[in-house]
This record gives sequence, C-alpha cells and structure tokens, in this order.
Amino acid sequence: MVQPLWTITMNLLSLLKQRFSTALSGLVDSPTDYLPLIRPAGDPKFGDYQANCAMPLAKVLGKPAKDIAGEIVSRLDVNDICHPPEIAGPGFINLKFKDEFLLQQFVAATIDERVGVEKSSNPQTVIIDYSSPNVAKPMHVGHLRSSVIGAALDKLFRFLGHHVTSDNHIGDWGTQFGRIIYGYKNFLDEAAYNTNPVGELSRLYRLVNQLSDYHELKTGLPKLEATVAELTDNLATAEAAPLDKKDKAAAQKLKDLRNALTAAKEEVVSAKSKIASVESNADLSAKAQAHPEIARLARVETAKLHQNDAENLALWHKFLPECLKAMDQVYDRLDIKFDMTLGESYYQPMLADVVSDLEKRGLAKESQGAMCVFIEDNSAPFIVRKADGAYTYATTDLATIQDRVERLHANTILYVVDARQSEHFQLLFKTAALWKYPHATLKHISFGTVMGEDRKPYKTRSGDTVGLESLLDEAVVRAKAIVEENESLKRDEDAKLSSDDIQLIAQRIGIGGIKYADLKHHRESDYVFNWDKMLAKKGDTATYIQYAYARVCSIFRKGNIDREQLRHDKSFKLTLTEPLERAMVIKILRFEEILEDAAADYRPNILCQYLFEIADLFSAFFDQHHVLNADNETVKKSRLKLCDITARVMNQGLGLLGIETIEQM
RNA sequence: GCACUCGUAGCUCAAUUGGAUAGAGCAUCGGUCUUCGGAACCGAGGGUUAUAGGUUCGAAUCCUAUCGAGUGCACCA
Repeated sequence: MVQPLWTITMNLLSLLKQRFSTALSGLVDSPTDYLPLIRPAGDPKFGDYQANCAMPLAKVLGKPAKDIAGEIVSRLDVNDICHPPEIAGPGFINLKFKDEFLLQQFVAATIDERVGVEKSSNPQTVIIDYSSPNVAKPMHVGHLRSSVIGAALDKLFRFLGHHVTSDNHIGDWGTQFGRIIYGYKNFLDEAAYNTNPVGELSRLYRLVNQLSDYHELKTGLPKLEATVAELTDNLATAEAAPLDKKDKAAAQKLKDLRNALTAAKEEVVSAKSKIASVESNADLSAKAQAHPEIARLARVETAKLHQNDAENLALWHKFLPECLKAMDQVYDRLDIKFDMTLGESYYQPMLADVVSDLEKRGLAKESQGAMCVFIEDNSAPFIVRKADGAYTYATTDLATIQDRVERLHANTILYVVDARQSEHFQLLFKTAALWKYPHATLKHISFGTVMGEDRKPYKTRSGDTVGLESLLDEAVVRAKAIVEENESLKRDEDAKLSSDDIQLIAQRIGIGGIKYADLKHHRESDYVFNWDKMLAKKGDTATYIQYAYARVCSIFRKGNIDREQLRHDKSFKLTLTEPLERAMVIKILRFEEILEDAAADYRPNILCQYLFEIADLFSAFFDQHHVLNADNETVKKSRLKLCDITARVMNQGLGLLGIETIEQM
C-alpha cells in the first residue's frame, strides 16, 4: 500500500507550505517568497491556518486579489487533509483541517519518542557563548538572564538536532585578579582561606575595591562638589532667563542641566557614604592610610600576572580551581552544564598573532599609540592593542572566533550577552568578516535589563547588586512557604505531601519560577522583577504549568494507567468529541512549528507562551470533561492518550526551558 | 555632540516581523463547586498602540517630525 504523503510529517504548517508551493509554482516565479505568508489563523472562526499570499500578488500579477485567491485555491490540492478552503475579506484563504487527518497525525505523534518533533535536516555546528561571569567576583542578577536564556537556547538547539557546544567564556584574566593577588599578599586571613577559599578571596576582592574606591573618591570629591556648585549656578542662570517655549534647544538644555545636577548630587551622596563607611571603621581606616597607592599597585599585580611573573602565576593557578568550583555550585542549582569553560586566559597565547595578522592584512593601524581597526561609519575604533601594549577584550574575542571556527569548525556562534554591548559586537562581527570569517554566522543574542519596581536595575534595598546565590535561596524559601500554605488548604487527602517532597517541590517551583519569569518576556525588553508575580499560584507562571502537569499525572495515578502501554494500545479508534479536544490536538501538533519559530529568532518566550496555552487548554478541558469517568471506553482511552501526550509536551517543553516538572505538588 | 533601543489596558507584558475586530496575566466586578487535585474553571468591563503627518488593499509594526524614557560612545570587560 502506498503511504499518503502526509504520514511523513507531523508539522501541519510545513505540510501546507508544500501544498501551496505546488499550487503557486505555475502562478509565480518564486513561490518560496510567499510561503511565509501561510500562518496559523488569527481567529479560530477563520479556521486553523490562513494563507495571505493573494494580496501581495495582486500588484505583481495585476489582477484583483480575490481572483488570485480563487486561482490559488483551484490549483491547491488539500482535499485529503482540509475542508474546502474559503476565501474571505480582501483575499485571505482560510483552511480548516479534517478531523480524520488530525487524528492520523495525532496517533503518529503519540507513539513518537520526540512527540512529533523531527530533527533538523540541516544541522548546524553551533557554539553558544553564555553566562560568562568574571571568576572571583560573586555572580549576581546581571548573570541571570544570560545564563537562563543561554541554557534554554542551548537545550532547544540540541533538541532540534544541531551540533551544539556550550562555552562559558569566563573572565579569568582580568584586572580583578590583580586586586585579589594584592589582597592576598597584604590582607590575607589564612584561617578563613583554609576553611572557605572563595569566601575569603571574595572578601579580599571587595576589600581592595573598597579601599581603591575610597582613595579615588576622596581625591575626586572636591571636584565633584565643585561640579555640583557649578551646575547649580548654571541652572539658576538658565532658569532666570525668560522662558521661550519655542526655543527647544534651550528647553532641552535646561532639562539636561537638571538631570546632570540630580545625577551629580547623587554621586556626591554616594561618594560621601562610601568614604564614611571606611572612615567610621578604625580597621578600614588604618588599612586605607597604610595603602594609599592600592589601586595602582593592584594594577601592577595584574600586569605582572600578564607578564607571567612566577609568583602571581602560581597564585592564579591556586585560586582559579577554587573559583570554578564555587561557580559550579551555582550552575548545579540552575541545572546548567557547559561543554567547555574556556576563559580569556586560554586565548592569551594567540593574541600577538591576531594583532600581527590584522596588521599584515592592512586592517589594523596605529593611532595615538594604540593598534586599531577602523570600521566604516563608526567613529570609535576597535582597539586590539592598547598604547601600553596590553591586549583588550576585542583581541580576545577575535582570537576566540578564530579558535571556534578553525579548531571547532563552528559555522554559527551565538553570544548571549546584554544589549549594552551591541556596539562592541557590531564592530567585532564586521572586523571578523573583513579579517578571515565572512561566512561564519555570528549573532549577538542581546537581552534587556532586570529591573526593580523603581524601574532601575534590580538592587537590594540598600543599593547593592543582588547576589545570584541569595536570589536562588530566596526563591526556594518563598516557594516553600507557598507550598506549605497550600498544603494546609488541600481538599484532596490523597495529594498530601511528605516534608522531603515539599523541599524538592519548593526547589523546582522556586527556581522554575525565576527562570520562567525571565524567559516569558521578550528577551530584548527590560522587565520588572517581582517575586509575588513570578511565584504566584495563578496566572502566566511556571507554577501554573507545573500544576497542570501534576494534575495530568494525578489522572494516571488515580486510574492506575500504564502510560507506556496506553501509547501502543491500538484496540480502539480515537475520537474527538469536544471542541476543546480538537484545539488541544492542533496545539500539540504545532509543537515542532513553535520550537522552530523560537529557534529561528532565538526567543524562548515563544515557547513559554505556547506552554502556557497548552496548560490553559488542558485546565479548561480538565474542568469541563471527565477522563476516567468518560461516557464510554473509547472516549476514555482517547482522552487518556490526549492527556499522556499533553503531559509529555509540557514536560519536554519545560525541560527545554530548564524547568523541572513534579508529578505531585 | 554622535549613535542605538524603546513608548501598547490601572499594573506587568504579548502580538507569528505589514494581515481580518490589537491579545494574555494581574488587579476590579460577576458567576461555577458532592465526580479525575480549587494552586481550578466560566464571564464582564477596561485601548485614538505617546502625538501629528505620510507610504498602501491593510500600519502597533515601515518613513518624517515632535514629545518622553533608557543605553552606549578609544585604550575596563
């Protein structure tokens, strides 16, 4: 027997595209241009999918769009899968699948290990560069988005069959090591180091920073205060001048002055408080007096390290493993694993050659003592070697591209880095293309800021950045309180939990809540961090989806259903008796389409929205229709299969986001 | 000064990249409960998509101007 064409795909959209491609090929030169205009219907009343090709073709073909739509439909062969297409409005072609076809596809998906998602036919070798903290500085909220978005894309691309290598491009060669080394040589508490090396290093880092800042602020304060005075005068003069509403430049200047004054005042306040915090402490004050040149000397330590000074290099080798161990603890909690952790230090031996090669090719030129690549239409140069002879992160990034392309054979490199560095990446990518790699796909996957309720970067109440570990701790503590509170409200005695369960659930809900809150937003936008919203029991949260998943599992538990056996049970004919069931089947069959959309634009929020919609559909279905007590055995088994695959899609989808499910919560 | 990003419901955000009546969640108001987990479900109100023009069959999306917010601008990464 010949298999019908549609058994080879469970992707509804790509199947329709194939059919339209055939239909359009006699009409237009390049049918592929019009295939993206086939998309899910905007409104269920228009059917399941719609094709918007006719309108743009009206101009090309010089005929009314409705006539073209008619012509496309007459050429279109979808009888086996769809009801007769309808033409509506200016020339929309509306398509609705036959239930029989949907059920065939559905069966194929239920028995498929990958719930109907095929691997890419064109797998890419992708390096995903994300998280990338500076070692020895504790990780903070700033690292959250890169880590969470990066890990989600990592899992997504892998699942789609690409050859992914995740790389944590850590800062392990920067100025922070000079500070730590200086601290270690001058302020070490040996006992503390022996019990908790990273804690002590981190204390030393903060101490050296604080003392350096102290001296800098102390010398800078008079100037800062003078600036405030000057701005105050200028503002007074400007405000005294007669206000001409038409003079926009003057109005703008006035506003700029006010903003500058506010900023300068804040700076003075902050400086004074930092100075006071040192001077009010006898120990700190004494240390500050004893180390007036601390900032310069710390830089000297960095320079010595970079020149392979034996002592500093030994210290670096001593510190680094401890720092990495501490980092891994955080990654364990976030369930993130890297294939490689090649920090800046790894690329150091290559930098001199990178610069000389750029020079040889005439790309890099000397300017004001520094070696620079000038990119057209960019005023700022791309500095690959500073006037003092040191290399910059630009150089390291170029060496990194070289290594990834030549040694690891990457054809795509994704940088999950915040939006503020977009200019750097533009210059980097242009330079790389001019240099040796015009064919590598280099993408900056930029993302916005995590903000507090005040719409400024998220800080603690005292104004410090929030440490990532304490953030995770708080999430779990808050989640646990919610789980415990809910436990006491439960109606269903069977659903009661042990205290071990509660701890595990609190972890999955807490960490999942943080991740979901981050991923559900468009990555380019800034978003406001809000505990209550991300852990809320209702609404568009990880918890809601996790709860829907737990409810499905509860059906199987109560009914003593062997899900594996169920999947291969062919002793009955599937039926769809309710519109909600049909909606769920279509939604499930769209899983691959959604994953591809999410991957195409590197946007986990597309997947989040999809998972929420599935959970929402399931919750409505669960409320309105019975599974275990269905009218007859056929309906019951059909619904059980639907429940099984719904659960698998939710589990798989959440898994790709790095969010774990729980069978009971 | 230059460059980039953004402005959508009271709040937090979407909108398949130019498609049909701009959608969710929260909050508000109303409803559902003796059945598989109420961390639930159903419904209602709420919008001149910052403003003004323009482009076209069609604009939150594209172009221009204005207003407002943010970010980045040689030797930190």
